[in-house]
Amino acid sequence: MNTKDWLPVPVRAAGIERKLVRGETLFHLGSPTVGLYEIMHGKVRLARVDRFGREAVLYTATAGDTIAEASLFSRTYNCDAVAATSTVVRLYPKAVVLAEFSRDPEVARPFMAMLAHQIMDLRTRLELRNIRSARDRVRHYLDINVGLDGWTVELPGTLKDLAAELGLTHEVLYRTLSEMQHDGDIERLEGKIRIMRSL
Amino acid sequence: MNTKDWLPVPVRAAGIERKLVRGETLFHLGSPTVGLYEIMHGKVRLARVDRFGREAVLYTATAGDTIAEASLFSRTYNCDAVAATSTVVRLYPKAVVLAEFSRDPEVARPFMAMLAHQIMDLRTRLELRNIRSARDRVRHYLDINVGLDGWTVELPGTLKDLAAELGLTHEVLYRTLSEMQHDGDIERLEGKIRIMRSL
DNA sequence: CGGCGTTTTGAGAGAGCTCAACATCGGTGG
DNA sequence: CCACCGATGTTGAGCTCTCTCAAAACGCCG
Repeated sequence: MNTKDWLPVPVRAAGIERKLVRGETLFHLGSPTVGLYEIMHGKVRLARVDRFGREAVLYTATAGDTIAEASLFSRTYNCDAVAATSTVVRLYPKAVVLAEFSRDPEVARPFMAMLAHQIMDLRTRLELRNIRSARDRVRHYLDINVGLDGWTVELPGTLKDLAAELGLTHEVLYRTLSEMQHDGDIERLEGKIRIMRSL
Repeated sequence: MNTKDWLPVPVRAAGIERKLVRGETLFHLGSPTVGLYEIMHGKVRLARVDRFGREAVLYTATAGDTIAEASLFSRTYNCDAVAATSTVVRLYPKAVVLAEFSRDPEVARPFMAMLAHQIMDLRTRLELRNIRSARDRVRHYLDINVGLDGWTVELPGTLKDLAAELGLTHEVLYRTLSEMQHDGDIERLEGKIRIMRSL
């Protein structure tokens, strides 16, 4: 998922960094596409403004995300992008990227692979959200993310972050983990969870 | 999103149809990748089986979906695919697809565009699920899907389907729509909803 | 030491879920 | 033509679970 996995060196070199203050607009719906962006730091809200001026958020991109991949194939952006906090982005001009794809079809592959993996990942997350029960969500998450040993799950960030990822409030997640530990389903370690039995 | 938008004729012609009965396996985790599939009819569950034999569903693909796009770039499949009902799929062999991409870089573009659009769509759906309130979810959905006139929303299928899409039970959706109509927020027509005011 | 964010536990309320009954519509077969 | 059936649509009542608000312990860093 890291940019260097799919970005060829010439494109990477052509990246243009830009700083945004909170509330600053990166691009507007309807404005001509310049290229795709990678979020280096901060948060960018992708949203569409309805006829009453309220904005409907489509996605909130955070560090590491790329946004506007589809801009490569479209004349205009189809939503607004606004910095939610002070943010640094990196622009990869579409002309450069597309030229590189044409020059050497092989460089398009890692890009396609990256897109395909994102799709898998997003579908999986969406499936998770179909699960109502907090406990079952946690179970599902653990099942999907067990390490190679089949018993331990590395926690990427804080439990609060995990709660957001799971679509739960952090309080509920804490409680659920406590209960599961109490029931002997899991064991909690430093930044890890060990699955103890069939859940 | 339709296959003919991104599939070049030679690849399309190379598609191989296959019928699956309920419970039949399309591919297994770890088995060598043959290519990607398009669901013509029916349902296919993508799942991973944990060490206790329970399956954790990653995604349920229905007619029109493509699955295993990432197989193009991977030696083995990374989940199981099992027909959830009697199903017809169409296999596009990876060798054919990749050869076509190499032969003419331009044919890869529609494919990339399709992937990028799917990502946008999935991110948007995921964002919707972050909204707790049923009413706000419906509002968001309507905002995102207003037609060009800015006031009417075409409903793709049944209300039951919509409920699933929104991650609500159908009962709650019915009730919410009733209330919104009662409050004069929306008007319900044949297969359409008209937004009456700022919601 | 003093603040800030995370983690934790408590209590209460509300929203959506579940179960249940019934209406409606389209298709099927006697 | 009508009876039957299944799926969709609709409404009711109760209950569970999660959210919300609150408070406090904890660890980390300046």
